[in-house]
Amino acid sequence: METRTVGHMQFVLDLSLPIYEQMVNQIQRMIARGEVELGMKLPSVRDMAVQLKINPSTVVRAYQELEREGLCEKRRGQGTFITSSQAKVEEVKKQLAAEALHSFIENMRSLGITKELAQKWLEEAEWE
Amino acid sequence: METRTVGHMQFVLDLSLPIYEQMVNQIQRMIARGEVELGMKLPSVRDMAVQLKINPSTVVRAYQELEREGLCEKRRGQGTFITSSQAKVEEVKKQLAAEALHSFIENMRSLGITKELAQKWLEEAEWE
Amino acid sequence: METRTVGHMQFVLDLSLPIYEQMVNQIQRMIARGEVELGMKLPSVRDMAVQLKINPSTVVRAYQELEREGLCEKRRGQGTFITSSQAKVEEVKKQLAAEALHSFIENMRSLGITKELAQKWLEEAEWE
Amino acid sequence: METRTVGHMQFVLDLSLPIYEQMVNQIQRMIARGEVELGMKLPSVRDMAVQLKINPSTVVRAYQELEREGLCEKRRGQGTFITSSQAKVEEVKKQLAAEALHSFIENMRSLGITKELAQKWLEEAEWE
DNA sequence: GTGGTCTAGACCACA
DNA sequence: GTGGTCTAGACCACT
Repeated sequence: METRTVGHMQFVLDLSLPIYEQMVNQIQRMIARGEVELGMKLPSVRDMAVQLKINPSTVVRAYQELEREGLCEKRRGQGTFITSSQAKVEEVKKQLAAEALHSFIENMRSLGITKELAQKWLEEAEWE
Repeated sequence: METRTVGHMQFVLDLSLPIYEQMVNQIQRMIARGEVELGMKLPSVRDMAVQLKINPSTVVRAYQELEREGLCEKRRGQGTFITSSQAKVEEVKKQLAAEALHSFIENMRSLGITKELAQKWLEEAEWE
Repeated sequence: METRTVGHMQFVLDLSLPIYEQMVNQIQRMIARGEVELGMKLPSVRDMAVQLKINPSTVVRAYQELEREGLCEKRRGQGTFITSSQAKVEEVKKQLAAEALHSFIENMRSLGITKELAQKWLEEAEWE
Repeated sequence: METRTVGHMQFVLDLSLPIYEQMVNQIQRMIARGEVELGMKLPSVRDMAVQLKINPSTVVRAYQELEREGLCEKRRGQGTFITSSQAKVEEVKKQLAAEALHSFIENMRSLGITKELAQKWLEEAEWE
């Protein structure tokens, strides 16, 4: 579990989980939270790799995933950029939130917990 | 995605996750939901393997994991049994529920979603 | 972990360890502590099995082990008896104690713990 | 009873105990004695298996056990490393020593041996 | 290259 | 019969 900063972006990496996946998740979420500017250039693969002390091919894979989802785009010779489409960002955000909600419900239901109880727990929970 | 029945237990196995992990999850949840009797004998490693069409050592691994958590116990020459301790079951259930809640909150927060919105979505969601 | 009593003998059995071994150990120690009379008849295999709720062949194996060590002897048609030889009892007791001491020392040494420290811990330890 | 050396580590393996267990014990103790550097990379599963002439999955099991205790950590694609936490090492060392002490005392007490006698024997014993 | 999982099949200890 | 261990070898995901 390590925290590293690249440009304005801060990453928390746990080497026991797929690193490229953690990068994808964290970049998705920085975009969703509006923490990074749309259309912005991402650090180069090389910079990212050096500063996160990881293998460049791991960064490549993360960028590819983000591109596949439409959150990023590669421009030959220039680098990888965050999408400029606010609509795309909203779409991904909605989808991630829906997945989280669905998986929460499935988890609770499979444990035999009622909706009412789950709601109560959520209400009582600290959010920050 | 295949559904198979062993005794009174029904399993849904796919290839997206380790089989032993799916077994552990599903057995945990059957116990948590009170679908299987406490103290009951689980199918023998061999029976389980034959009926799920998987390798015996995969079953062994799942049973070991359940034993490590205290949900099962092995009796020499007799087989593997579900714990008789209702308290242990509650403990594990609470823990799994707490994990689900925590991960839901983390997911939502990291997407910049407010507690109020999350609660609204949960309220509106179908539970069954 | 269950406690069961047969005649004057009390056993603590943990079904996750070899039962015959636990029986041997506990009978050896009852004899060493002078808790059972020398020359006494042990419960029959059948009685022992019924009262401990274990398989008769397990009792047979335990009695065989004790016979092999010379702590017990089988008399055809009469049953199994504890040795009458105080010398034999002392011999086994010495051997078990020597083994315990040796294994303690090996354990501590392999952890890099000095004799002085081990002695200090032993001195500080509760005995009862 | 065979002695094999892998890197700076020397193993003594016999057939009286599970191999993975012997490996765990011996690696724990090398770490406790300070014989291996904290944070060091352990030999890869394959190397270890080849040099100890055992099956890779046996090594995997030993490494998993050490990871579960917190003495080792796996880094994706890089290998298995000994923890860098001196505190963790001390914790495990203390626990192993406590277990050894406890089992020694239990053994002696169950034989009806007094604390004074046990102390005398320990004092008289060769440590090296 | 690393570890993770799974299979098939053997042999053993225990009850 | 039960579970426990080990082997040999395959395939996969990750770096």
